[in-house]
Amino acid sequence: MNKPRSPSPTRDQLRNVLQREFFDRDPRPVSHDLLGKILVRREGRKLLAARVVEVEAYLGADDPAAHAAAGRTARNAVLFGPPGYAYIYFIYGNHYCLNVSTLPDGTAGGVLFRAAEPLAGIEDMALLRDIDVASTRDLRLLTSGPGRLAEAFGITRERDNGKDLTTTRSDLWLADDGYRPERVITTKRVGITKAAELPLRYLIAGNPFVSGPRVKT
DNA sequence: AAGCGGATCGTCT
DNA sequence: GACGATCCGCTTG
Repeated sequence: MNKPRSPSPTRDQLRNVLQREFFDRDPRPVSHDLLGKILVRREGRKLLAARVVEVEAYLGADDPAAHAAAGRTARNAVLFGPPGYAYIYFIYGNHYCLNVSTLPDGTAGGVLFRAAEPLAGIEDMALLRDIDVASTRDLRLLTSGPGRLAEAFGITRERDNGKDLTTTRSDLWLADDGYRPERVITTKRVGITKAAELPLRYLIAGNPFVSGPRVKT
């Protein structure tokens, strides 16, 4: 089940990167507008691509759940830097998670990528995830969930933290192929204990690649 | 279908 | 020394 359902982007569209100004805003509108955009990874000559269907906004000092809440440290420095850069953290001894910095240099904020719909390079994602995609036939196992998404794109802190996501000169960026989701929903964020009630999780209504329990539509 | 616990380690107290 | 922006497998219903 779950073959790609949204439009297939052209190679040119995969290179139509989101500019830095896109990220130079509050993480909440950035989160909303990131839904439907495409995460692209260059692996040698190939491109991996997946449409973003679920994200979470993390604010600054006034958001107890944010890594930036306790101030700047060596780990979270990217969140305090200029917008449009990759912040990668390692969690639970097992998983990497991808964020993009928002707001201008000196002001912390970011967006966590939680799930995406595979569009291109699916076989390579399955290899990176160590999954036999032919036998499972469920593409959600590739990129539904922040740890899975990072693994499917070969994302690690060592390789990608601090990388500029607004240029194809990087091997990781965000592209706009003109697709716009029909309906966006906000819910509580997942997997946190502090400020757990804030509606800062954004998802595309009805999209099967959204992680976690099904949301009413 | 939903709930539980183990794995595993970087980061900060 | 404790904990976490998670995933997976196992158990129960």
